[in-house]
Amino acid sequence: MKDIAREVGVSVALVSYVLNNRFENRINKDVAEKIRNTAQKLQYRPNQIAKSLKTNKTFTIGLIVADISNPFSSSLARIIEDEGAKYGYTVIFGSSDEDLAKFEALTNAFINRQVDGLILLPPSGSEALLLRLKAMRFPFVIADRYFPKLEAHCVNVDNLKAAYDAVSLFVEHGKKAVGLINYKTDLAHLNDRTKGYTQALKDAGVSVNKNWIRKVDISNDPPEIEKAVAALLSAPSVNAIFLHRIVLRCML
Amino acid sequence: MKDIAREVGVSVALVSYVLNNRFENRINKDVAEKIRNTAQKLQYRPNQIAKSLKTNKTFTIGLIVADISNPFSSSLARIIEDEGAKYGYTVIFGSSDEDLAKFEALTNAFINRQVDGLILLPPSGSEALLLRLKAMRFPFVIADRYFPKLEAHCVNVDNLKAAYDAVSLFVEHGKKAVGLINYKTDLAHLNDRTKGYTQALKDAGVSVNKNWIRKVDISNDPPEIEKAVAALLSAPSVNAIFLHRIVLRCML
DNA sequence: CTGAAAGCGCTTACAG
DNA sequence: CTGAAAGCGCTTACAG
Repeated sequence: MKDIAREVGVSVALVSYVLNNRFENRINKDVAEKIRNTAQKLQYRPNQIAKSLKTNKTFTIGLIVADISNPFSSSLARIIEDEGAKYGYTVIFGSSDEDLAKFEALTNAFINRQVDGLILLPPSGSEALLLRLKAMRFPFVIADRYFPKLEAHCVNVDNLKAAYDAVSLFVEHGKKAVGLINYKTDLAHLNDRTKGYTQALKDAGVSVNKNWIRKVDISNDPPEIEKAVAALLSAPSVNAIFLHRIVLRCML
Repeated sequence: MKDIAREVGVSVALVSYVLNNRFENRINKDVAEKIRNTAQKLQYRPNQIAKSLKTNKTFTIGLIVADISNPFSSSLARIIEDEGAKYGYTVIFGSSDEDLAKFEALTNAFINRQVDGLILLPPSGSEALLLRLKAMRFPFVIADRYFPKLEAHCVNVDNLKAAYDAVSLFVEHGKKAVGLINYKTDLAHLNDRTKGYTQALKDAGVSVNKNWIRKVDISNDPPEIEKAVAALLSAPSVNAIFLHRIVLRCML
């Protein structure tokens, strides 16, 4: 900008104004034209870093997913990225791998990079951290999950209702002995599925056999689920399984 | 930093020094300790933007792949990201979708964001742009592809040799009438495959029937390839097909 | 219609 | 051992 100003013989301020299309009505057309031309000639590229330092905006948003190798995460990331791009935002990613420490480290790294906001899929145990974020008024929204005691912006699916509907569908089709495979977790959105399942059966007048419910270790996902499926299939009374894991479609 | 300096009663410079662990040997241990403590207390977070403006380093690298929805791109991106993270770098992505204009726009956007360097999978026709990058001494490395007339850092696989070896394997197993499906393109790395294919058959004393070679439109990939496969399969003489497209494994 | 100047939050020669 | 000061490349009240 200094070079342009010198070449055209105006102030840096004026260069800034015309290159940002500000006060267009009260700037001399010819001067503006000349500034634009020399900017072109000198191959001027605005330094976004300097701009950010001044304006306090980086047009960057940080996204922390739970496990990037999960197709759910990657397609989510892709969509958020595309949507952000529409508004001129870059989104930078991180994967917490459901690990609290990693989640915290990523959050801090993103904040230090001055992201304008955070989209978070927080692992269990991260309430305190989120509370701190809230206290410092750092903009964030939670996706996919939620914490019942934490008031925050979030976008979720109604897991309880979804599970309720799925299980009810089984019942309508005469499958009343429905097995459930869920994760051993304290993430509310996952436990909501168990609630929906239980409620649906209850409403259908089916008394749930507790052997029908299998909770598997989330960190050892495919093999554990495979075992659980086998166990349920060999349980004589079960005639349907409610299992919510996209990746496993192929397995069944 | 100003707040810390005021609180401890030292200069901002000193705060900067101790927080960056510089001149450790000649700074008063007690003062350093006190600075670190108040930094902690005040929940100091370094502003990376300001740091970058001064140091001219963002520890960010830009990666432009050809088509992010292609598993090749996404796994590449994942690996580069992980590798970058080891060295404290964030990598930000973009997908050119093999489009020159989009490629140029992304390149500019990344440069304006002051990435420290670029990793590029350039679309055909991008030589001029790359030349400009080179002329302005902007650091970049080309991956996966190359332009014969452009000298630049790049990491590639030897497509010619790979195709040669693959086709030779067919020949060794008695399949001498090998069909080839390749893209209609002027990307050298892809045409190298045709060269390797041709050379392998030539070296085996097989005279290539030109009906064996099918070139399909890259932008209409799956259906076109499907057609080409069908065409080759119905050609009576062909007894093997060299087809280089990971995604299609399932199709055959 | 245009410019001088302060300032964003840091780093870094330089001086003492 | 420590600090005053300049400067990175911008933006933006403010004055004229």
